[in-house]
Amino acid sequence: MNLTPISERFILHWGEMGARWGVNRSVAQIHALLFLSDRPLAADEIAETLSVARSNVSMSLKELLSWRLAKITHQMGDRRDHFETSKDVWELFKIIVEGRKQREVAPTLAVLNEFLESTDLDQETPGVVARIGQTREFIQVLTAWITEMLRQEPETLMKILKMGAKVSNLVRGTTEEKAQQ
Amino acid sequence: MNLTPISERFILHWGEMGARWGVNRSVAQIHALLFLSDRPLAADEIAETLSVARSNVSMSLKELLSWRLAKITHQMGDRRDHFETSKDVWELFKIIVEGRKQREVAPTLAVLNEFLESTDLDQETPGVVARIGQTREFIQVLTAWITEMLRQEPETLMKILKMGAKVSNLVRGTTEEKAQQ
DNA sequence: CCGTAATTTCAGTAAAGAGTGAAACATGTG
DNA sequence: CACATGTTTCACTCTTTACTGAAATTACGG
Repeated sequence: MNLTPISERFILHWGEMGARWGVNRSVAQIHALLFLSDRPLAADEIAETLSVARSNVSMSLKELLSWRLAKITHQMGDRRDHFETSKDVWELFKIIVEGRKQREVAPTLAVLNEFLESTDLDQETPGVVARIGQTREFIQVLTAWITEMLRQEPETLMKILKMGAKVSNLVRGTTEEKAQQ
Repeated sequence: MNLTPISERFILHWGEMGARWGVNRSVAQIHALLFLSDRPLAADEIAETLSVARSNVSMSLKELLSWRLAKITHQMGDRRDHFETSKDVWELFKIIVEGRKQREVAPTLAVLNEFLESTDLDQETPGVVARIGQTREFIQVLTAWITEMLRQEPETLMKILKMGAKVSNLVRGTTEEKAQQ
């Protein structure tokens, strides 16, 4: 299966962006391909379209499945698995953020908690202890907020984002009296 | 200069996290060290403390300076540059998000705009065009929201995050009448 | 339950990225 | 302005990560 020019560039760019955010390039490209595709694709088709090894596709799809970014479907009269992804960018975003929260933020929080309870803490200066505490506080607040946001439907989430300006004016108004330049 | 146990583990963990988010490990470690340090550090001290090459420290500091995550200060009677970073996690977070917005999100938006204006677009199926458009819309809304959030003081930002739950209830209330389980 | 098609695993290879250290370059001091 | 101190550059090496392809495994149909 051949890619049209824009599709190809979209997929390449997506792979590049993935790489910058710590996602394997092949994984990101395959996901982009599934996102653009009008129908579910078999692993073979993916390998051929992106010119990567069949085994690479297999591993990458496994990764996407583990993130719940891809799911398996079947076609009448075809024994092969076919793969598809959500066509809703907002939903995809939610899944990715949720995944990184669980896999990266949560462990960091655990480590910080451990530090702050450690007996070794008395070897640190008060400033260091304060900054580690401040870091934990930051991650806790951010995590709680993300958790709340992720519970929303994509549509609601979009409204919240669009309301951003109003909300921050409101908050500023209630906490500072002077007009900000 | 020797690291105390917790400081060392904090720095190692931070380097690890940086690596997962597309930041060079040395850069992240140096930043963590500056964050924890009670005083500005000279490049030599950093190299010795983290056991990395002096040249590596030089390059990494340059990177941190370009991100505005470090700045140069001077000590009376010492010709060497000393480096420090903000001790405010919220401010650091803002700087990082702003940087990635400019360096990664903005170019992506430019590419998507280019795609949607390209004459090659007629070779794509309607579904593909729709999804590229939806992607652009998503990035635009998210970017606008981030821009708005970044204009806030850390303190205000924190209040907004803590209000997260209320805000989403409010929005949900105004858009859907039925109570959500 | 045998044979075939599809998939996955994994050891090895290739590519990318990070880190080093010698040498060049600055900067400032006596 | 020469020397010393401090900094940066860059070609090379080392490490890590990604990718491949052959072989093993699994799943299915007759």
